[in-house]
Parts: sequence; C-alpha cells; structure tokens
Amino acid sequence: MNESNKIRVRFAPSPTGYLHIGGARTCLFNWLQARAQGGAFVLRIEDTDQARSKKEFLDEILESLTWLGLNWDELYFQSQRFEVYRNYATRLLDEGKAYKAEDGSGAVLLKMPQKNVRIDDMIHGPIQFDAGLIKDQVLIKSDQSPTYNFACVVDDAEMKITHIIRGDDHISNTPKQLVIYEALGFATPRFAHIPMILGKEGGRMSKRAGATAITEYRRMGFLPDALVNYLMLLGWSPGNNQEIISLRDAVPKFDVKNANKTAATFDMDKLLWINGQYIRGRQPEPLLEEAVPFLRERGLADDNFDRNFLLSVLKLFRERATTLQELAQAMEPFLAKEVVYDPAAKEKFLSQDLTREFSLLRQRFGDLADFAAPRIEEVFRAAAAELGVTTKHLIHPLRVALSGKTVGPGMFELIETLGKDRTLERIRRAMEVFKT
RNA sequence: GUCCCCAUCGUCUAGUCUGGUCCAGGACACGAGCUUUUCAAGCUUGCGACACCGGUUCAAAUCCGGUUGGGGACGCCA
Repeated sequence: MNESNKIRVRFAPSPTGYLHIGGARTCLFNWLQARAQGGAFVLRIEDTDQARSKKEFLDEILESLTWLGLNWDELYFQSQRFEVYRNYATRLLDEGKAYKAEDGSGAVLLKMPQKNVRIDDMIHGPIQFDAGLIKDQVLIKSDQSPTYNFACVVDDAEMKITHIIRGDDHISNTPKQLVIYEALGFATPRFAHIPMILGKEGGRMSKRAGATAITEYRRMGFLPDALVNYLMLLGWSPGNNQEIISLRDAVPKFDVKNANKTAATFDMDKLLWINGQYIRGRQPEPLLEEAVPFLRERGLADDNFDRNFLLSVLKLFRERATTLQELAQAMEPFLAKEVVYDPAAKEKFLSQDLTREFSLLRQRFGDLADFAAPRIEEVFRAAAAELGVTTKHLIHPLRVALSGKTVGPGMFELIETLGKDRTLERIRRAMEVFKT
C-alpha cells in the first residue's frame, strides 16, 4: 500500500480541562478508525488559549489516554505553531479574502461568501448550510493568536488529516471551516460527526449528571479495558449481539461510517456490569496488581503483606465485586488485624450465648491437620450433628464472628482462606463477646 | 430568535442504505424462579419499543412530507 493512500486521523483536545467521557469516546473512535485502516493517529494539543491552558490538564489528558491504551503516532502543539497561522492569515489578507478589524485591534477576519456550503458527512450524509447567514469569522485575534476554527483548518491541512471524526456539536463549525479551506485552497477532508453522549437528565454530561473525568472513573475502580469497552458501545455495535469485546477484537470490525446518528445516554449501571465482567475475567495475579493501589489506600497491602494470602482473599471476592474499590472494601475484613463487627450483624447473630457451640468448633478446627474446605465442612457438619443443631444455626453467627458481616463468600472456603490461626483467634474473640 | 442534527423497549443497541424472512432480536436495569449456609455470580423466565399524522406501495420500523419531542451551534473558548 502506498503511504499516501493511508488515512490520517487526529484527536485534538484542549488542555483547559480534564479528559472527559465524551472526549475519550471521540478519541477512541479516531483511534479505532486509524488502526482499522492501518493509518496514522495524530494527537494535537489545542493550547492556543494561553490563559486557560494548564500543564496539569495536559499531563492529565496524556495520562488518561495512556491508561486507556489509546496510543498516538504523532504529537503536535498548536502553541508552537503561531507563526504558521499568521503566515496563512497574511496570505489571505494579501489576496483580499480577509481584512483587518476596523477597530484597530489588529484582529483579522475572513469575509464570508454568499453561497451554500455542503458537508458530505460519512455518518449523516449531505448537510447544507447558507454561508450568507454566518457572520465574518475572526481568524487572528487582537493578541495575534489564532482562533480555533482557523488553527484547526490550517493544521488539519498541514498535517494531511484525511478524516475528521469529532462530536456532532461541531457540525455548525464545519461550514465555517469549509469556507476557510476554500479560501486557503486546501483540499477538504472527509467528515464524520459522531453523536454526543448525554447525561442522565438529557443534555451535556456534567458533574451534576455524574462523573465526567476519566481519572475519576479510574479512582472509582474501573478497569481501563472495561471503560473502553463500554465507550465503544455508545454509538457503535460490533454486531452479532456481542457486548463484551476487547479493543484488539474491535479493530477489524470497526468502521466509523457504521456509527449511529443518535445521541446516547450514559448509563452507569451498564458500565458497572461490564466492569464486573472484566473483573471476573481477570487472572488473580494481574487483578491483584490493579487492586493494590486501592488496598494501599486502606492501609491493607504494605510490603509486609503475604502475597499469597492477598491472592487467596482476592479470589474469594473476584466473583462478587463490580469495581476495584468494592473489591478492596470486601477484602478489608480479612486483611485487617481485628474484625470489626457490623453493629446490626452483631446484634442479630452474636447476642445469644453460643459459647458451648463455638468452643466445640474451635476445638475441632484446631485438631484439623488438613485445613482445607472439604475437611472443614466435614468436621463442621459433624459438630453440628453432635450439638443437635442445624448448620444454619451455626453458620450465620460464625460468619459474623469471622468476618463481622452477615454476607460474604461460602463459609468453608472463607475459613480455609482465613487459615487456622486467624480462624481460631476470631472464634475466641467472639466468645468474649458472649461474656459481656 | 436564527441555523443545524436526531427520533426502535426506562437505558445501550440489531434491523433502516438494498421495503416483504420483524405480530421487531440481543444486552443493562427491573420482576419471578432454580441453585444455596448468606450475598453475589450463574442458569431459566417475565415485563417492555418502531413518537404522531399523512403519503407512496400489493406490502413500511424501513422510502417521502409534515407535526411533536429531544439535542446542538450561533465567542477575539475550544
């Protein structure tokens, strides 16, 4: 394939805020299109607004993209290209297509022609505008920095961008840009305006309508591939009723021209479900690596921790958590030095005196040489029979004694994971509760 | 106010281009059941939509027009 035939797409965030859900999805579609077509994916930082652009936002955007696995092939900064924009503006001035503001501010404006402009959108089909209805556009501001529409067109042309994939909130910018392309004599790229992601109440996603920053989802314990999977499903479908799909598997199936026209509402429930699917699908070791920061936050995984113990506790909850945050939270009672009884659980199951039952269990568990779930269950059932009580009668109080909670993993695997020492110690502690 | 976009279950979507195979399929959520020592997970199952009106056609979710509803843009922000 000839180099010049390869498509080139770009994602052009502005470092005046964090990377949010909508931006990440736009980036994802660009990335997928580039990879699907074997083209190049350009990242262009639109930092022309000197006052609002911040290094911390830039770092955050780059970090989020990396975390999501959306790698770029080329990186540009508009702040380093002001010279280029001014040169093109001068050319338009010389050709009489642009003029200087009459207020003497030094701004340069483009004359809008009286004509119809037409977008041939890859998703929407033809869209017509009357350019005569649009007022003359500022190209260079009085501080000599370029406006968005001007820098965008100059760069897309100079960087040989062939397909512009962006949110459909940009549709009304497109006729303005098309006029600039024409004035400059540049060939126009193809446009694909993808639908926006709306918040729960309709309208743009906002902090009110839920989390928007990608870093926030990371902090909540979402897995990057799960988030990417969910974002892919907003406005696109891999077909065959498939819902769980990796970035890798999506690449050969993706084509932006098959994207939807309809805006999608962000649904946290479905994201949570997908995240749970990914957590359950992870091998224990890599999952532990990803969970460590969340455990550390709770003071639960310092360097003294027994890694094998961490892993076995994690396996107990892999099926039960929908986020890493939840996973860490569920693991806490088993990793903490002391059990913290849930007040309601304690009230319900540790208020009657089970000293006789617990001491027998403690003795039988203590005698066990093979401390594995099947053997534990055996001696437990034997003890219950000997005491003349149902297993239910013992299991619930025992669960509270060992975990502080009424809900959790199966009793016998829980005991095996805890190990003999911890189990005996926790039963002993529960018996002290009976005395008070 | 002007311009633009959109319209299938509550939500994400398949189907729309190339009208019949769709009394509309899948997923999330929700309800019921199974499993069971609890909670999850898993499995089975139920509920649930072509916005409305008109036209074209033997036939329309699919094509056309209008209405209504929702969204977006109208910055020397990006």
